[in-house]
Amino acid sequence: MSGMKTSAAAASPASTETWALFLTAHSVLVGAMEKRLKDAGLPPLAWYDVLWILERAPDQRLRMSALADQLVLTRFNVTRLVDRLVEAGLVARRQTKEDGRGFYAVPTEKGRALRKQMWTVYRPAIVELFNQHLSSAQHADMQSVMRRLLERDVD
Amino acid sequence: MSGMKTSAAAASPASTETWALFLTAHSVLVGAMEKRLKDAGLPPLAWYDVLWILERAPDQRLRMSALADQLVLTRFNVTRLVDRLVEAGLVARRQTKEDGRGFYAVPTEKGRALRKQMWTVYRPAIVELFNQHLSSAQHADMQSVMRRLLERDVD
DNA sequence: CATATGTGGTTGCAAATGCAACTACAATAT
DNA sequence: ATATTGTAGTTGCATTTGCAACCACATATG
Repeated sequence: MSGMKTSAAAASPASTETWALFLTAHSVLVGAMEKRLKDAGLPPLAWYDVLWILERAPDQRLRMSALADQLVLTRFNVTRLVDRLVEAGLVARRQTKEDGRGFYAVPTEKGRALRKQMWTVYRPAIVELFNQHLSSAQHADMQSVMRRLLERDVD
Repeated sequence: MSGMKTSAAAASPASTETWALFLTAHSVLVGAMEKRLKDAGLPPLAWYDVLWILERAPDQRLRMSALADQLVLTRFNVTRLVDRLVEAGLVARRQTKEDGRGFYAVPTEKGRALRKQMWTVYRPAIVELFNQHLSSAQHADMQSVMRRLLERDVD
């Protein structure tokens, strides 16, 4: 990173090294986790996210756009992602009564089972590749930093 | 996250909340940065990365696979990414003398100029959306954490 | 109500990604 | 030299993503 003369008034630490490391760590770690899932013959992380978000949701269901928001994905990409999960029998689409346009996505029994199975691979990967390398204090601090970043988020 | 009984021996902090926040922060922040570039009529982050990595490289050039490693991308994806930059006149491909199979990617003058221009959008975005929200100590700590994560990386 | 305007969600098409097969050259062995 | 195996990089094809246009229903306006 950097590459412009580090002129005048520096922002906090002016270097963009932290950001660069953040990006690299993300790619490497997500890549490694995806690989483990695939090697175990399991679907990608995105499927896990959908299933888990739905399971946690009130009444185990969520409108397409609410799901999109939580996934941090565009609506149309969620349409397709859900299409695939539906086709695989992991999620069902149910029309809402309140709004004739809306749909709920709901995990099926098979979907819940698959999520659990994915978790047996995903969780150890998180622990081994990520959690393990942070002290308790670092976990806490990192969480508070991330939350702060997300407050002022979007734009 | 979570979703399995938090059985026996917990790893550092056993929760996967930090990881979840890390993923979300990444999506949100990268999304916001990409948006700023696009709104400014500039190419995506990936192009910046290629150009900057090449500029920094010894002799301002890098073999395709070395570039792939630094970008944390697969070789064939780098082939195509570079194709696009070449087509846009930002990078040139030069056959190596040492090895008849190899190619160097080299930024053109236009490529260096574009990178600089992108930086005028990208840098303020990093500062505003990321740097600003971390204290110096947090920057330092975060860097050391990320570096540790990257040591034991791949698998 | 009839019409305009907004919103939830999907779809067609173009661009980007992932993977396996492949080409061209290198290195090693016979 | 000749065949064998390895490595750098690209390409064809299938899947996924991004975006604009679009359909269906809902809400507001006159």
